[in-house]
Amino acid sequence: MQVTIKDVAREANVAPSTVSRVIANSPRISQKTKERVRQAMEELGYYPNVHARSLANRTTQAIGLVMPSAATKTLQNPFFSEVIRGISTKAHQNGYSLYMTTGVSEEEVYEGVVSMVQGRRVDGVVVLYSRTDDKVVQFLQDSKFPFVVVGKPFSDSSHVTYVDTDNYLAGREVTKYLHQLGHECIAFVGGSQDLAVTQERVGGYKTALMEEGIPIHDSYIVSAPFMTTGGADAVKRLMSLEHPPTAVVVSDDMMALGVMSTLNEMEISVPNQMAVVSFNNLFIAEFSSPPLTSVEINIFGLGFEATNCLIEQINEEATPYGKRVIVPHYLVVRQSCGGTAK
Amino acid sequence: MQVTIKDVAREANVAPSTVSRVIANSPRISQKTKERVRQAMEELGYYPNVHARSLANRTTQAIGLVMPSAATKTLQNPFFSEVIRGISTKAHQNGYSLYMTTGVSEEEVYEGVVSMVQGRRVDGVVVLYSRTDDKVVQFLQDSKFPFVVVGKPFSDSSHVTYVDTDNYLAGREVTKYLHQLGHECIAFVGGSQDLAVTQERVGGYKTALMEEGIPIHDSYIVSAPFMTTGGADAVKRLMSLEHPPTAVVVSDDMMALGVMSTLNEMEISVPNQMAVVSFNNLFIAEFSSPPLTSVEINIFGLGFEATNCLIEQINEEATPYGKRVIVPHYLVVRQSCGGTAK
DNA sequence: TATTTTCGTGCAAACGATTGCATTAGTGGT
DNA sequence: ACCACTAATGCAATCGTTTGCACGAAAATA
Repeated sequence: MQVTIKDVAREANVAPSTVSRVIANSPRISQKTKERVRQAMEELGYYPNVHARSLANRTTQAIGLVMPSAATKTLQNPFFSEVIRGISTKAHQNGYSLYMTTGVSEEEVYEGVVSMVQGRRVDGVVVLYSRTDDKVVQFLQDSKFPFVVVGKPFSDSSHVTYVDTDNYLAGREVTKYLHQLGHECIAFVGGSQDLAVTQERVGGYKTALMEEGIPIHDSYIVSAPFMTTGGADAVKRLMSLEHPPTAVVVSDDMMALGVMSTLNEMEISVPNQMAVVSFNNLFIAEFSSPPLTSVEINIFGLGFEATNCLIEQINEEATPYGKRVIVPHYLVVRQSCGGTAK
Repeated sequence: MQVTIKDVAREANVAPSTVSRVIANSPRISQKTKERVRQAMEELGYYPNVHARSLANRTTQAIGLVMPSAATKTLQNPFFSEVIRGISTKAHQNGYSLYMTTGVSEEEVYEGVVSMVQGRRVDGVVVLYSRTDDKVVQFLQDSKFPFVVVGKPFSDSSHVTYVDTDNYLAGREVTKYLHQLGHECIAFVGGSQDLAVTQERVGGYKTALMEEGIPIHDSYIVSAPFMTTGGADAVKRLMSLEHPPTAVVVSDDMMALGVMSTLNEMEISVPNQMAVVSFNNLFIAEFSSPPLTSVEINIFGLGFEATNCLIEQINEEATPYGKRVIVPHYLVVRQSCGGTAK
C-alpha cells in the first residue's frame, strides 16, 4: 500500500493539511514542525501521489510533446533527439516532466493531443513540426491552451508563439558563400515541399541568386522525399542536365549524406567536382566523408527556448499572444565545399 | 471550466455512476442508455479527467521511459529515436501513453524514476540502457514494480525481464564473415567498455578468432569514448602498430562513421585497404561512403517487444520473473567490406 | 397470484491530495 | 488581569472519477 499524506501526518502528530503545507513550504508553518514533518516523510519514504495532487490543484507539472506521426520515418532524424534533449533540460530545470504522444496516422496524433489537453494531462504543449494546414495547431489555438511551435507555423503566425531558425537568411547566406567560392551554377536539393523549413530555405537561396545576378533555373531546384530514395534520383536528374551544377545547397544533413553517397557512386568527387553545403550540423556532419560544411542551427537551443516560452505562457508571464524567438545560426566550414580545406 | 461526468449525467438524465459505466462499456448498462449517454458526451465534448480517473482506479495507462542522463551525448544516437518509435507504437496500440524522464546527472535520473514510481505516475517502466552496476534497476527490482530493460542488465539477469539482441553471436558472426573474406588481422573498435553491448560484442569477436585459430592480440582491441574524438585516436593507434589490421569490427554505426572518416583522412581506402563492419544498421549506414556493411538488429522491434513484455507484466499475464526475449539479427552486406561489391 | 431471479440504475464512499476558513495558543499593550 | 492581535495549526469541503452495494421494476418461475 502506498504511504499517504495521512500516514505522515499521524507519524508527525499533525493534520494532513499541515503536511501539505510543509510540502509546499508554506511560511505559515513553524520551522520546528517542518523539521518534524520532513523527518516523518523521510522515515516513511513518502512521495506525493501526483494524480491526487493534480486533481486538487488543477496543475500537472507536465508538458506534452507532439511529434509527427510515427509512421513516417521522419523520427529517425537525429534532429528530434536533439530538440527533445533541449526541451527536457529546460523542463527538468523547472520541475516539469515530459509526456509524449504519437500516432501512426495524422488523425491519431490529433486525437492524442485532444485527449491530452481536454483530459488535463499536461499544462502546456510543444509542437515539434510545422506543416502547412495543421489541425493540431488550429485546435490548440481555439482552445486557448498554452503551446509553442518549434519551427514556423504556416498560417497566422502572428498569433502563435514559436521559436525558429531564420531559415530564409541561412539559405541566403550559404548560397552566397558558394558564390563567393566561385560557383555560378548552384542547385538546391530539398526534402518535402510542404514543410515550412524547406520553403524558407529555398526562398533564401533564390534571393541570394537574384542579389548576385545569377538567373534562377527551375531545373536546378529539385525536391525528393528523403527517406525513400535518399535523394539519389534528385542527384541523377541534376547531373543529367545540359549544364550540371558545380555546387549544391541541400536542405538537411541527412539528405546531404544521401546526395554525397550518390555522387560517390557516380564517381563525382566532393568537393572537387561538386561543392555541397547543408543545414543542421548534426554530429554526423563531422564524420561524413568528406566532413560536411553545414549551418549550425543550435537544435538543442531551439528546444530549450521553446520550453522556456511555454513555461512563461503557463505561468502567464508571457505577452498575451504570439511571441517569436529566433535562435541564431552560423556556418561551420568543413571540407565539402573545398575552399578552406582543413 | 471543464466538462465533468456530472454534466454529462445531468444532460443524459442518469447518475454519474452510469456514465462511468458507459465509458467502461460495462455490460450492465442497457444499449439504450449507452446511446443516450454517448450522445450527451459527444454534445458536451466530454473528455475524462485522467487524474481523477487514475486516482480512483489506481492505474495510469502510462508507461515510463528511462533514458541515460542527458548530459552525455549518447542521446544523439538515432538508436534512441528508433527504440522509442517501437515502444510508442506498441504502447499506443494498447492505449498506453508515454512519460519520459531524464536528468543531467545519474543521480537526477534516479530521483526521477523514484518519484515517477512512488508517485504512481506510471504503471510500468522501460529502461533504455544497461550499465554495469545501476541503481535504477536495483530500485525497480526492490520495489517489485513492473519494468523491462532494453539490453542486457549486468547482474542478476535471471530475475529481470529484458529484451536484447544476441550481441555475442552477432559479434562472432561478423568476425567470421571477415575471416571468410580472407582477413587474418582483424581488430575491434568499441565504445565505452562498461556497456553490456560492447562487452558482448567483443566476447563474440574473441570467440570467433579462437574458433578460427587466430591468436588474439590485445593491441587489436581498442575502445574509445565515441562522442568526443569520433574514434580517431583509436584508428591511429591501430594503424601505427607493427602489423596494422586489414579489417575492423566496429561496435556501432556511428562509431564506424568516425572510423571511416579518420581512415579517409589518412588516405586509407575502405574497403580496399581496410574492411569495416559494424552493428545496428542505422539508416545512415546506407548513405555513408562507402555504404556500410552492418548487422541489422531491428531496433524498432527491440522497443516494441520490450513494451509488449511490460504490458504483460502490468496485466500480470507474465511469468512471475525474468522473461528473456532475443530479437533476431542478420548481416546486411553493402560495400565497406569489399567482397560482394554492388 | 405470489415469489424468486434477473436486469438496469442510483447512492455514497473511496482515491490522496489542496486550501479557505475557523480555531487555538501565545504575545504584548494597557 | 483583560483585551486585541498575530502566528501556527486543524477542520472539512473540494477536485472528477470509480465501484460495492442497495434498490426497484420487470421477467421468469412455481
